[in-house]
Amino acid sequence: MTAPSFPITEIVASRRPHRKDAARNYDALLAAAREAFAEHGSEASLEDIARRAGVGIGTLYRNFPTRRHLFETVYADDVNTLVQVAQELADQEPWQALTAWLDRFAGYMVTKRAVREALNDESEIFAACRESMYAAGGPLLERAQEAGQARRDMDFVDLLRMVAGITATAFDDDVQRDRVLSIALDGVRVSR
Amino acid sequence: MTAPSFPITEIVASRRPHRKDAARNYDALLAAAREAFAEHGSEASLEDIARRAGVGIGTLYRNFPTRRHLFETVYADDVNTLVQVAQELADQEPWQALTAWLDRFAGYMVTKRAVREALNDESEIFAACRESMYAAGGPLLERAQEAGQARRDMDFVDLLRMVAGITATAFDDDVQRDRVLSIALDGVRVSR
DNA sequence: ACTCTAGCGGAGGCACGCCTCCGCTTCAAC
DNA sequence: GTTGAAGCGGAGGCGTGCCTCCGCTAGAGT
Repeated sequence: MTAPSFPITEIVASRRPHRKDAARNYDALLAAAREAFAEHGSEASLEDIARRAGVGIGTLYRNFPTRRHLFETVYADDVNTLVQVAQELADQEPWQALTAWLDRFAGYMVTKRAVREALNDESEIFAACRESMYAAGGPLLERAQEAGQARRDMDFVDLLRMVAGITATAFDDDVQRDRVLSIALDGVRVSR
Repeated sequence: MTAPSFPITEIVASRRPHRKDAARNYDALLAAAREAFAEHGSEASLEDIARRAGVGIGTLYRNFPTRRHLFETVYADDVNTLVQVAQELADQEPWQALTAWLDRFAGYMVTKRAVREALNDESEIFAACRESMYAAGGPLLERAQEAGQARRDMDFVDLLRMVAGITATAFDDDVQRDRVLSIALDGVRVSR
């Protein structure tokens, strides 16, 4: 595990083209891709994404030479948001900060379907994203552990997998999903 | 919610053809389908399934007119096993019986990828399978609740969704998966 | 305003999956 | 052993997705 060789923060910005029309298309593609990946997982049809973006398939391929480039970019963008959120929670009460972040994690990821795939992908960028996310969220768990609020026999990766798994499942409604999630988190909490 | 109009137990048997070669092909198709669904989810290629079974694509379609027929049959077969397991656990200590069954549930389902899809599918057969499973497993939770070992503010469906979600996620190894699962189940347990 | 080049779109070739159809094969009943 | 029908398999037509290539368009710099 080495530190990422480039800041996640800049992936989206650095690839965005300069010309006005090109930049507009780039944004439309990212938005369309986020939507399509959310619906169909990372195997969503690229032609469909181009269609949704109102752009020719050629334009998609010029901006993102492979499916992976596109997926990585969307994903990195979301991870970046999560990292910021973690920083903003630094001054809250430990257990509440942790659960608040996990809530964002549950909702914010590219797509429920794709989270699981990305969490285990080996590519450099995905690895870098995981590093950033662990670096940002890990301390939230450690803080809760030091405060005696979270059990010590699990690590942050365990926790993310648990939350990702539960949120990836279909529920009757949000109420049921939240109930199940909070029950599972009760298992993480040190019994009072 | 009405009772299923036919016994789950007989779906596989009733569809199995009589002629010797035909029955052999039928079995090979089921085995190949179970394997393929496990790898690729319920969208696995039917031509690939026929290939794995060493059978022409026409034979697949004769036995299973639609993808759904095939998927339902494999699924019903597994549910059937789970129902039997639940009955065998009836004489064990409540909490242990429940977790033992959930363990089987986690491992036995057609495929981790497909469980989630099937758990929310609306077709008659899937609904019947769910009914059977709830009827078989539900009492295990109720027994644990009455013994004061499981919390009362959740139902069996919540529990299955939780376990299905967690087991559907990729983990580094079985040890990690079991650890996470048991942490989540600690949330279900009434604190001693 | 002019230019020139970055950027555009989509036609088209390839691969693959779906499903039907029908001439051939093999079982099993007699 | 004969025979009829149940069962077989895969060719082929259709649709869809992948990706490349190239003639056209429109933004940016002068």
